[in-house]
Amino acid sequence: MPLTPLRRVNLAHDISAQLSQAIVAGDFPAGAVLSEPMLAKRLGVSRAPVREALIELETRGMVEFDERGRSRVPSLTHDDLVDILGIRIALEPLAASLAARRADPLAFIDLERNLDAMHAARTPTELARLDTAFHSGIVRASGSRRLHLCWNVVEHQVDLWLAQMQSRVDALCHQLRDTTVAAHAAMFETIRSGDPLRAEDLARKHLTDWLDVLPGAPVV
Amino acid sequence: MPLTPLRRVNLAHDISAQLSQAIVAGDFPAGAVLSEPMLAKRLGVSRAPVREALIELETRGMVEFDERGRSRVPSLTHDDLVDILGIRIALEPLAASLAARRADPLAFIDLERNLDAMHAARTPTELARLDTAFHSGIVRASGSRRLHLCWNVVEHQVDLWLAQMQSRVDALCHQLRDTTVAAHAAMFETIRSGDPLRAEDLARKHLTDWLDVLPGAPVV
DNA sequence: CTGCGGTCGACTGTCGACAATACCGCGGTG
DNA sequence: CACCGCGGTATTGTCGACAGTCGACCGCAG
Repeated sequence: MPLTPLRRVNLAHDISAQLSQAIVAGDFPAGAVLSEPMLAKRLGVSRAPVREALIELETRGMVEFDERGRSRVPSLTHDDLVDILGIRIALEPLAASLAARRADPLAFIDLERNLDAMHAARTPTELARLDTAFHSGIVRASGSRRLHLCWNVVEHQVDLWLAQMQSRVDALCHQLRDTTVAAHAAMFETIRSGDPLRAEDLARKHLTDWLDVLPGAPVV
Repeated sequence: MPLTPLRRVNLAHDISAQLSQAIVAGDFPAGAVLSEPMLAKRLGVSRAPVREALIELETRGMVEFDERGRSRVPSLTHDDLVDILGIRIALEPLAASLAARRADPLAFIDLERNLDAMHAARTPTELARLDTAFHSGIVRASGSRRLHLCWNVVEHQVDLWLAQMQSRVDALCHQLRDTTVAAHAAMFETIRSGDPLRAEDLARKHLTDWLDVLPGAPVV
C-alpha cells in the first residue's frame, strides 16, 4: 500500500454522500423536509457542515430550497423522468465517444469490474445501482471534468428517481436485465476497441431504448 | 405597484453572484487563491456566507478546491475550451429543441430583447456578455430545470474562459459579430415558429461553427 | 361556534471563536 | 556554505450562540 496520507477530513463531504444514500434508500421520502438541526443532531455534528452539504446537494438537484430556505426532497413526475432521459441522451453519447478516444486503461478496469458484478448481481436494487455506476464509469472514463460536473446533476436525479419509483424500476430492471447487461458489454467492448462513433451510437441507442420502454410502464 | 413582498435575503447567494462577476471581470486572475477571511473582510460579512458561496461556485466549476481546501480560480487551457464546446454541442441543441416545443411567450420576450441589445451593442465585452445571455435564454426557454442545472456549469465555464482569453475573444467577437447576430436571429425565429428539428440543427451548427473557427485562433 | 390576536416553539441566516494545520522565514549547526 | 529545527502567521474546519421570522396552538370576544 503506497501510504496515501490522508487529507484533512471534510465532514460536509461525508455528510453529503451519506445524505444522498439515505435519500436514495428511501429514508427521506419525496417532499420530506430536511431540517438542519434534526440532521445535525442525528449525525452528531454541528449545523455548519450540514448546511454546506445541503447546498452542495441543492446545486446537484438532489434537494430543493423552498422560498423560506428549508430543504426538501423533490418529488419527481413522469415528465421529470422524460426530461432527465433527454439530458442523458444528450450527454452520455458524448461521454462514450470521448471515452473511446481517450482509452484510459484504469477506467477500463473499473468498467470491467462493474460488468462482472452485474452478471453476479441478484437483487433488482443491486442491479439498478450497478447500472447507474456503469454509466458513471463511462462519464469518468471520458476524462472531462466538466462533463463530470454535469453528470453529477443527472446522476443524482436518476438516483432520486430510482428511489421514488422503486417497485416500477425493480420490475423493469428484472425484465430488462439481460438486455441491459448485453448493451453495457457491447458499449464497453466498443469503447475499449477505440471506436468513438460506434460507442456514441450504442450509448444513444441504449438510452432511447429506455425511452421506448418507459411510457408503457404505468407511473405512480 | 403590486407590493411584491420580498423574501428574506440570502447573503451567500448575493456573494456567489458578486464573486462570479468579479472573477469574470478579471479581478481574480486564473490561479488566484480566494481566501475566506480576505473575501469576508472585503465584503463586510462573516466567513459563513462566503464559504457557502464558494461551495456553490465549486459545484459549478467556477472555483476549484485544492487538496488543502483552499479555493482557487481554475486556469483553462485550449483543451478545456474544446471540452466545453463539446458539452455545449451536446446540450444546447436539446435546449433549442425543447424551447421550440414549449414556445413560452415570456421567454420569447427575453430573447427578442437580447437580439435588439446585440444589434445596439458596441464594445466586444458587451457583445460577449449578450452572446452568453442569449444562449442562457434558450436554456431557460427550454423549461427544463435539470437542463438549467447542467447549463449553470457550462455557463460559468464559458464566463471563465471569456475572462481568461479576453483579447482573443474580443477579436473573434468583433470579426464574427454579424454572423453571430444572424445565427441568433435565425435560431430565435425558428424556435418561435415552433420547429424543434430545425432549431436543434441551427443550434448545433452555430456551435460547430465556433469549433471550426477557434483552432485557427492562437490561444494564449 | 367562529374569527382574531397573542404567545410559544422551531428553524434559518449570520456571527465570532477555537483548535488544528500548513507555510514562511529565521537562527543555529555541521 | 548548506541543512535542519523552530516559532509566527495565515487559513481552514467546526462549533455554539443570537436575532429575525414563520407556523402552530390557545384563549378570548363577538
